[in-house]
Amino acid sequence: MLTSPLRTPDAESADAALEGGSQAVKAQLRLRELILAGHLPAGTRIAELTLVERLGMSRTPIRAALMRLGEEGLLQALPGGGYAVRTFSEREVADAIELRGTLEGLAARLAAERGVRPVLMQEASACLDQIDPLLQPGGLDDAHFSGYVRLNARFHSMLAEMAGSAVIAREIERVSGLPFASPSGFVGVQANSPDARDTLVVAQHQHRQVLQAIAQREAGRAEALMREHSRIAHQHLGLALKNPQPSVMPGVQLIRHED
Amino acid sequence: MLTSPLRTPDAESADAALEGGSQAVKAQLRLRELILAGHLPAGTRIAELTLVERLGMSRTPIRAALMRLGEEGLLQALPGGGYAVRTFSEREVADAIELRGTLEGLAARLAAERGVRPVLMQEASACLDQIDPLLQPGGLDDAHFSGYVRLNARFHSMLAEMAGSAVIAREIERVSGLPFASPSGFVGVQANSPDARDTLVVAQHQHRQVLQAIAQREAGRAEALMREHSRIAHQHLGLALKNPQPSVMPGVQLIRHED
DNA sequence: TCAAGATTTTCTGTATACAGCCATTGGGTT
DNA sequence: AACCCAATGGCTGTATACAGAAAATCTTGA
Repeated sequence: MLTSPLRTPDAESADAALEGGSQAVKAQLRLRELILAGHLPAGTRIAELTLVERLGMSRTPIRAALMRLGEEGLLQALPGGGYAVRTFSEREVADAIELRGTLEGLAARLAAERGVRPVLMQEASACLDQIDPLLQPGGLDDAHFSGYVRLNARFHSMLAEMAGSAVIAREIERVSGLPFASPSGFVGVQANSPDARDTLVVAQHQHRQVLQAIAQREAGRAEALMREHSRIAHQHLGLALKNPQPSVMPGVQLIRHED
Repeated sequence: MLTSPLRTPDAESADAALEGGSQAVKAQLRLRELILAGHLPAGTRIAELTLVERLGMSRTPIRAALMRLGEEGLLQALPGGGYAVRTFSEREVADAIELRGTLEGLAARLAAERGVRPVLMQEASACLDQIDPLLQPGGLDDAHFSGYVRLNARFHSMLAEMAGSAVIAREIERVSGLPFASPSGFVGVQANSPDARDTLVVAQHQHRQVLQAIAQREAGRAEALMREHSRIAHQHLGLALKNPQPSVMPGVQLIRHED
């Protein structure tokens, strides 16, 4: 690899944290960070050469990353060529959540109809068991929260797997890529709310019910439960819009309020 | 643009047919054709240089096309780098159809809940009216069939639009990109079947009922109807697997029978 | 004859040069 | 002063050179 002499010092250090992947993968990860952190202007074209400076690599991997993020939906392909950071109307965000709920509902239904390997069910159940202690009354600090976010993401990921369909798992993964559509995306917005724990308790109850419905092969119920479960994200969305905190919710600034 | 001296004659002429887009777009379209026609070996890595020869352009637009088709799901990214034509198990194909049905059901439900601009409803209705004469008893030749395919695709596309959500329309478009998941993908497989007309009559009835449900704001019914509608594709899938005709169904050879 | 290692070849990932296009700006005209 | 045209700058799309890695082939030993 030819190391460009144009690399900025901070680009060097940031690379170190992301060691391992190819340049293109690094570019994709760092670009996503930049977008979600709001470090790139929304709406206007982002020049590839500015990214060359910022990321310290040539245009080739950067263009690849731009294309990928364009496909992913975080970037918008401009008519004249190039890409711009995409913004979302409140309605679009709500639609993305609805979309995820529907897809997860489909996954739950198929899992129930087809049956799930016992190991997978046990793993999922164990995952939920790990969440329980985090919800003990009184102990809801930051560490518990990030733990919840991690386990929650894991559970949802396993649920996608339970349908036994690469096509569907892939699609759920895709939709969850949009930060606000992610199952854990909005969890942080009510971290300091007095009702924070209660919401998570309800969510955890729904998790358990879904697992039960799948185990008992109650397909319709499993689907309905996952759809209902996604409505918690809708509630969170409402809270996030009233009181936007980019620190706790990456990507909020991508939501348009006008409309 | 620099015209490479390596261009093969047939690449020249084929380009002429696809005049208009950029090289990358041309590459994407022609590559998709090659894949669906089965002109590329499935499973093994496709070397970029062979595509350079075949398509008569440099590696850059070809790599872009490969990435796009990889995101789309027609190609599979290999661990060691590069891409291979992806094959699908029968189950995956069924899942893709189920997925489309679910998404179209979501679109129909949202359309019913939110209401649709009258112009759009009228357009959709007019589209269905255009299908009717094609289904007259006796007159089901090839021209009628391709007309049906076109109008059917148009109707489904308008339905995606009716939800009023770019996010959802985009996703439906995406899933329909897989040839067997497309609303019109399997229509041809029973063209010569004696029941051909009857199936289309049923489909047309469902089209009308969905539109009516949306107009009357019956969201649940609209959703259920679209899901049911997608089951016709499942029937077609069964037929196609019993009697594979690549000529009438592009991409059948991508379906694995083993499993 | 088969297997394991070394060598060569081929391929992908990356960097960079080039050309056309779009936008913006400056000057000229009405 | 306002508007239109032209020139210029920057930017994207494309082609190509290069290096590292993986695969294929050849060679050598048991």
